[in-house]
Amino acid sequence: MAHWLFKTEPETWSWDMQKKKGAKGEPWSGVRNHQAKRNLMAMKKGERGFFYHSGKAREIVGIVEVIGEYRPDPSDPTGKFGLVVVKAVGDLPKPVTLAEAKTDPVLAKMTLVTFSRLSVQPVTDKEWQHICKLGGASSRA
DNA sequence: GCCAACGTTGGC
DNA sequence: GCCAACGTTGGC
Repeated sequence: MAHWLFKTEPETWSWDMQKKKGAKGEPWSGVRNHQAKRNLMAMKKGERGFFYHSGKAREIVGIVEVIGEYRPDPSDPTGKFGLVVVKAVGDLPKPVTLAEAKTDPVLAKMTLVTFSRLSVQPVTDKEWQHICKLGGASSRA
């Protein structure tokens, strides 16, 4: 099962806001980058991803699950881009920071470090397990 | 607040 | 189809 990472400015869409949506989840809209779009299209229902705060916080704060697969994004006037629906499934009791990832040999090569501008990224199994462990979360699914 | 990296746009 | 100019993102 593939894993992912969703990047967001907490001022725009924060982990708290995502959690308040509960089991209903929220469409991950506004992606306007083709590589990010490809990642969205590859997502399957039930797959999980990290929730990352960019900007001031710069840390992975939680885990989300894909509950709705790729569909057109109504907020895109060109109709080229789409979205998936994600719901919060749990906190990372101990958030993993970008600074930490940079100095960690297992995480130093992850997309978050090497290509920070990509807003929706793949995460390898190895990285997934490692971050879950560092963050004090279960790595299930 | 600055700057590097990247994507997009538009003139030719 | 190329490339310079510009806008945006995001780390520092």
